[in-house]
Order: sequence, then structure tokens, then C-alpha cells
Amino acid sequence: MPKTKYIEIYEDLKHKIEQNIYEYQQLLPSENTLVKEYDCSRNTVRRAIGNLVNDGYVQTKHGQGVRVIYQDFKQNEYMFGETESFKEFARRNHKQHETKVILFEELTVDEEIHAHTLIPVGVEVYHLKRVRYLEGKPVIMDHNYFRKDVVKGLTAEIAEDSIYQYLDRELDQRAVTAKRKMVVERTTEEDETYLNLDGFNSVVVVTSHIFNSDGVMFEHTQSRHTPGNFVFFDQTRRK
Amino acid sequence: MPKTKYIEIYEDLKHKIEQNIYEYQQLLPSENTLVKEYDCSRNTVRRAIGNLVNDGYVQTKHGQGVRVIYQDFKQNEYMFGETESFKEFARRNHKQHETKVILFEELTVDEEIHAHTLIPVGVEVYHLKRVRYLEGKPVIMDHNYFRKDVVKGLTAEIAEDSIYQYLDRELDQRAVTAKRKMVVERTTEEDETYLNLDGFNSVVVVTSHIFNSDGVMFEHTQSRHTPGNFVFFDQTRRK
DNA sequence: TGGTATTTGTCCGTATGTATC
DNA sequence: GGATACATACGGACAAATACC
Repeated sequence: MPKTKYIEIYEDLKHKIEQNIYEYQQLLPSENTLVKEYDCSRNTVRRAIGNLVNDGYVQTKHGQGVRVIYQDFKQNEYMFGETESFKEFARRNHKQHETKVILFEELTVDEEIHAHTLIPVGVEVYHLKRVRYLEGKPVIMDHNYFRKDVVKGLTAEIAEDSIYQYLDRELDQRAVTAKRKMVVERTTEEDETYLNLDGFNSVVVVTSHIFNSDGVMFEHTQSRHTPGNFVFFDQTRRK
Repeated sequence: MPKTKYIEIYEDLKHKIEQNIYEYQQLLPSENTLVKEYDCSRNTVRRAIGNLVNDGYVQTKHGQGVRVIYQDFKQNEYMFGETESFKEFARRNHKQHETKVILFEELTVDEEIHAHTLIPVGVEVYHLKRVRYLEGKPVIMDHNYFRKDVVKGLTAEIAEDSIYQYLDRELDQRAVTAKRKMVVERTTEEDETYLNLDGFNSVVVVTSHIFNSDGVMFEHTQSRHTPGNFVFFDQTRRK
């Protein structure tokens, strides 16, 4: 499984930045220097740098150089969001986790479901409600719709473990693009029944549309998070 | 002000997707076709497509093509976040807006301020508290720290209009990279005094670190949003 | 102040690999 | 197996912003 050259360079530079070999506010070696160092073309170096810019690790300036703007504030410990599953998230943070399925049904999308999921009318789907526990506390309530023609043979047992592991291992399917919308809403009775709200009268509602490698939107999920456990990071640049 | 070729192609394709000339789930013309159409190199076409992938407009698949996955759900009408100022946001949505400065002071960063802003100890800063009104309702409370050596000559009057307009027009300074962290917190007495919370007992706290083109982190802001008015969009892809 | 070197930004052409049809 | 399509990589040329002397 040979990695590509630009990914190797990207990861090497990233590690050097994280380990302060290249320090905050310092300039990286020039592109031409890196070309010699990694024995590759300038385009390849530039591609690696472009990824670091997207990650908010460095910032380039025309005629001047590439400046490190990475600061460690434990982004990795939390970092919800991204295209990461609940199980992966829990594992990475060494937290005990569990999922309980409280509804599992199969149905056909009608106009009403289409209106809020954008899944075409007539498509057959699994509809689930699941409660996610972290360290024994119920912190997320998921309302899922999965297309049956993509997520074939889903069962409640699988849904209590990891649907994404099943997709990847059994069906050779993967989530590629995830589009998300986040809002905060007042709690419903259902939220209050199932979640540990800790005094909050609101939940963070993350609505996701998820596409597989064929460009099919195979999942629509509304995740209702208890506010106390929700953290989201993001970095943008302009120009 | 001549735009670059790949930006022109990127914007042209983007418009064609938004106007359904290239439809949802359809494949774009192949890269080689687009090369002829735009009379440019394949690299340039690929660069334009790469930007559309980042925007969540299309998804590429090796050996198959570039598929449109854009769906219009009024992303443009709201879309807080990004590197957009409050004033720009209000203008774009045709909302009446206003800002009131409730604290304006100049001070020197000590250990305590450094700990939560990451601005180096000893740096002189402006410290402001501002309340932002949308359609007459107080919806955001900002706690700002600006470096005086970058944001020279800031006054309360400027802060009631638009600091970013002042930066751009008078000081030729621009925000380039913004790093954000979002959490939900219980309201403080100050929140309750100044904001229209509409029954919520929480606020969305967005902590931002903002860098200018020289890589200097010149602003640290904590924005406390009333939950009812907060919307955030995001798209990610993996692999 | 001004000219030169350095550095990043854009663009082109070509070759090869690999997945899909 | 052959054609098509995207992915990676190389090398070169010139422009534009900045730094240096």
C-alpha cells in the first residue's frame, strides 16, 4: 500500500510542525529548498503545502514564504465533526461508549419524509432512532434514514455496534462527502426522556446529508447533542 | 483587475451548477472536454474542479467522472461562519443591523489574558465588549481583543460601524485565516442582561483566533450568540 | 532610491499509473 | 482487451510580490 509522494511530504511537514521542529511564526524552508530535500518536483511540494494551508497549519505569502501558524490547543482530544463515526471518536479519546437502538423500522419515503431528508419519494429506507452513551451518560440522540439499496441487510444488532464498520467491511461502501447544518433548538419531550441534559433546555441539532463514492446520498441523519458535550472546530481562510 | 484563469473556470462551472445547467447527480463533461471548451491545460481544469470539491458541489471518482452533488437548500441566505463580518452578513441578508459598544479600554496583556487569548504577554491591546443587533434584537455579544500594533487608532466610533472595513480601507490589513471553536454554555448574568434569549438558558460561544497576511494573530474574539439566530454550515470529504 | 535575487503564484505540456466502462 | 477518465508526478516558463544590498 504505497502512499503517494505528496501525502508523505504533507505528513512529514505536519509532524515537524506539531513537534516544533518548525516553530510557530517561523518560515518553512523555501519551496526550492524542499524540492531538493524531498527530491521531487515543485508542484508536489506545493500540493503538500496546500494541504497544510487547508488545515490551518501554515499561511503563505507571495514573495515572502510559508509561515507556521499552528498552535497546539488540544484540538485532537475533542474534534467532533469531520467524517468520523461515533465509535471512532469514542475510541480515539479512550472513552467508554455504547449505543441503544430504540426504533428500527423499514419504510418507503413519502412526500413528508422527502421534504426534510431530500431522499427521493418512493425510495425504501431504514428508519432508526438511537441513543449514544459516553461514559455511561446519554449524550446524543440520532434519527437516521439509510437507503436500503445502499445499506443492504442492516439489522438492529449492527446498528448497536457500528453501521460504518459494517458498510466498510461487508458492503465495501464508504462515506465520502458529508454536508452539515448546525442549529440550537429547544428540547422536545423525547430529548428530555432519553438524554442527560444537565440543566440545559436546548440541544445542538446537527443535520447531515452523506454521500457515498457513487455520489448517492445514502444517509440522512439528525443528531441531537447534549450541549455540554458538544465541541466543534473549524478553520477558514480567505483570498 | 484580471482574474486568474482557474478562478474564472471555477466560477463559471459553479454558476452552471447553481443554475442547473449541470444537474444534480449528472456528470460534468470530462476533463479533456473541458480543456477544449476553456482552451487551457488539464492542470488548470483540475484546479477549478478541486475547488468545487472543497465547496461540496461535486465529487470525483477515479475512472468514472465528476458528479454534481450540489443541492440548493438556501445555504447562501444564512451561512454564518466563514470569514465574513457581522456587517457583511447583515447586508447580504437585507437585515437591519446595529452595534453598541459597552466597553472600550486599552490594556497590556498579562498572564491571565494570555492564558485564554494566546496573545503574548506584554502586547498592548484594545479590549472591547459589543452588543450586535439584528432587526432591533440583541443577538450577539462580542468580547474582542485587538493588537494595537496592527489595528492602529481604533476608536469606539469605528467599533460601532465596522472594524473590518476600517482595517481594509484605512490600514490595508485583512483577515486571512480564522480558527474557530464552538461550544454551548449556560448563560451568564451579563448574557441575560444584554441579550434577547427568548427562553433559552444557553448561548453558542464561538472563540476565534484571527491572523492577518503577515501571519500575526491580531484578534481574539469570543462571540456569544443567542441560540435562536445561530446557523452554521460545513462540508467535509474523506479520502 | 533603485536594481537584483529570492520566493510564491499561475499556467502549460507531457508521461505514466490506475480505476471504470 | 481496449477506450475512457481521473490521479500523480515531472519539468519548464514567466509573472508578481517581497527582501536584500
